[in-house]
Amino acid sequence: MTSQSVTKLDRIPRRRVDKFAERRAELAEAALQTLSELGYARTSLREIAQNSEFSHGVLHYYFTDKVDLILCSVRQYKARCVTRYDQVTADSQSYEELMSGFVAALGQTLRDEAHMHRLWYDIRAQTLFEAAFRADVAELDKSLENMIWRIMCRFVDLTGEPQTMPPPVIYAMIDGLFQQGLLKHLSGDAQAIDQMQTDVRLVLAKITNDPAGA
Amino acid sequence: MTSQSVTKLDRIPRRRVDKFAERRAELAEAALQTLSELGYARTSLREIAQNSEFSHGVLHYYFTDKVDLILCSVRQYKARCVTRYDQVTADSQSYEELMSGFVAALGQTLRDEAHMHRLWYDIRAQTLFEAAFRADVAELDKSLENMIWRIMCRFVDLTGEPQTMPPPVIYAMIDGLFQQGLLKHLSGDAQAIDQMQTDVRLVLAKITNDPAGA
DNA sequence: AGAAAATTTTGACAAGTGTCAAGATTTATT
DNA sequence: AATAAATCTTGACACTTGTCAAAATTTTCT
Repeated sequence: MTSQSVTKLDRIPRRRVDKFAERRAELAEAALQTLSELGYARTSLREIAQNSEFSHGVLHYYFTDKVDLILCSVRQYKARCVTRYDQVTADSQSYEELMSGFVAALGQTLRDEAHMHRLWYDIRAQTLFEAAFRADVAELDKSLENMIWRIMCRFVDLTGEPQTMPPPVIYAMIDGLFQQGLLKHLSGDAQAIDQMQTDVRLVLAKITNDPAGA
Repeated sequence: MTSQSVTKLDRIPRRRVDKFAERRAELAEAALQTLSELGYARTSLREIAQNSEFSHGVLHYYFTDKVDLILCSVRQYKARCVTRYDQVTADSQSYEELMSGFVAALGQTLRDEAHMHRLWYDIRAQTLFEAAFRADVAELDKSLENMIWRIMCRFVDLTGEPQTMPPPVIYAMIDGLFQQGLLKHLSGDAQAIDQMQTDVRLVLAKITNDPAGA
């Protein structure tokens, strides 16, 4: 936002911008918290403000409107999400290690971040109606697809077997399995996580031409 | 509501019940129309009433509350959905015929019923927050799973190859692909339908050990 | 320290929400 | 045709919503 020239007066406005951006992030965080708890349909600006340390009016000082705030939240959510499995990808030195690591991480996500992920599916469903969210949601979806693809590429590295399916297909399948798992998990199904892990393992084995499987 | 005894006066109350149920169905239809147009978050009872030929007050004569109305709508939607591909299953006499028929039907659904299906995904996302919808949504999801499973069984009939994956996994994958296709389609991607059809074909070929593929 | 700017709170607004009850209207029954 | 029952409309209620502007407060700069 601020220009890179003007050395003399630059430091002051930059502090301003930083602080402004920081508060925006802080409020976006409160919005994420609220949205993940109540869902899009029941989340109001006043409720978001109550999950922050400010009053409701401040939201219009930092955001032009509700859509602006939610988009900011989604982008913030994204930043945390899209590198979630990269450590596993980097660390694994064998097919089984990668498979176990990924499936374990998926299960941990389902267990620990169920509320955040239900928000993601909610927002994505809103996108089917509200065009304002489309660009950001599409970008996030693409980033998640890339994240899954990086894992598949690592499988290729480790097995020597070529890819059998394009990135969007693999992502859609994994995502579908995760979504079903999330629904069952939140509905109180104690086996939902285990089941999801077994399912993903089965599908990936099929896709990667698992040396051990069949 | 009405007792099953009392043969003499039974016919009259039964007419009542029928008429009552008919109007419920009529209003549920208006609700479906509204929900598929606006989404859950922006659908109000007054808006639903305006999509019917009645005033808003009548909704509380036929439904105890908003949740009751929406559940009734979802059940009505289900009845139409769960047999959608059975004709293809019954008619097809070869692997390729079944594959083409199913994929064509999927594409037609995406083209013609995009609005109804976005409502389905919206409601399912609400279920992640609102426990009241869970039982009905789970039942509908199960019915859709069964519908896909019937197709897979027909593949087994035609190829002699055994099933390679359990019903929930196959359903989750197809559903994931359909969902991505719907999002792209509604975002204006003209190739979304073709792409989705290609993708489903690829996955099914892999799953069914397609004699022609590989 | 005092002036200026940035930030936050408060309170209000118009519009919309689900719900309900009283009354008007239609339909059925005797 | 008159009475009773069912159905529908109207209008209201208490409450919530996003938005905004004026005032109070805090921070920053000279």
